[in-house]
Amino acid sequence: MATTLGLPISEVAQLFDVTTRTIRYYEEVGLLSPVYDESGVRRFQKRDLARLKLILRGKRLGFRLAEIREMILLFNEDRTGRKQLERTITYGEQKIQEVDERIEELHALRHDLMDYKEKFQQKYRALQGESGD
Amino acid sequence: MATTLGLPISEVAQLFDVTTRTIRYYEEVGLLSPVYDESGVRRFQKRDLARLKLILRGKRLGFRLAEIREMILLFNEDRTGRKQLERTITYGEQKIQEVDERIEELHALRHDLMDYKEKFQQKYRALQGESGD
DNA sequence: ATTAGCATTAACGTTAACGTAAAGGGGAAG
DNA sequence: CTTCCCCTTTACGTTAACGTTAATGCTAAT
Repeated sequence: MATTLGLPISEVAQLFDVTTRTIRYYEEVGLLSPVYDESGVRRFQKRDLARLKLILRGKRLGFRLAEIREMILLFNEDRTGRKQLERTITYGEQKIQEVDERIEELHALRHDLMDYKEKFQQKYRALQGESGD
Repeated sequence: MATTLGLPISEVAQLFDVTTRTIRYYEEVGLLSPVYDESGVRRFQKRDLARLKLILRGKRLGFRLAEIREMILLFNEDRTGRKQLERTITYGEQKIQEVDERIEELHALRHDLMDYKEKFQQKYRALQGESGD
């Protein structure tokens, strides 16, 4: 059984609905590191795809690439030594907490929007009562 | 009782921990519209401050100014006519749903991070068992 | 052999969201 | 009057995240 070489860039682009330029850029800044076949063509394997998925999720959430890289590299580097490991985990927990705070802020924003909407609906009901009666 | 003129830009900047340039820029792109006193100085009143607060919340959440403007203008324009009002409310509900989706994606990201962390902790425990025993 | 299609790198262009002078007005203090 | 400080507008500079040629290469089909 031949181990699959991985998808070429165009198929990955189609799969995730991004341009090839975007994918190359992510590699350029060290977010992706696909293997190259003997004729110099990028081959994306499962772990590359999983990582890209995470990157795009982060992007949709408005994280900058630098922040996303932090998250990815965090648990991926070959850190050695107990202190390093402990620090990594602590830092990771902090990142997770930041995500939690972000979730709370989103709830606050949701609340604001609901408020605006309610007030707006009152104006609407006023109009309804005025001539719809 | 003299109605307060509103805060000058420097105090607003201090209050929200942003630069005056940022505030002026928000005005430049139509997100803020403070009044000007007789000597041409911007005066920010309560509604301006509330709006700025919402803008900055949106920014922290990674929304672009264009998206934030959409949200703000949504329920603030003087729309008239039932159809317009209905459309505004429908659109607002859609925005709220987008926020909900975003919350879900954040939960997914949180899950991913937790996964990475768990796997990392296993490596850590392996090291502990190796020499800490 | 040439065309077609997808790949590569290199490099310049673009937009958003400000940063950073530069040049000047208004008023309070010395 | 001059200095100081905060305000103003105008305008050029900067960074991130790509978009967009341009020039070239490999491989399969005509």
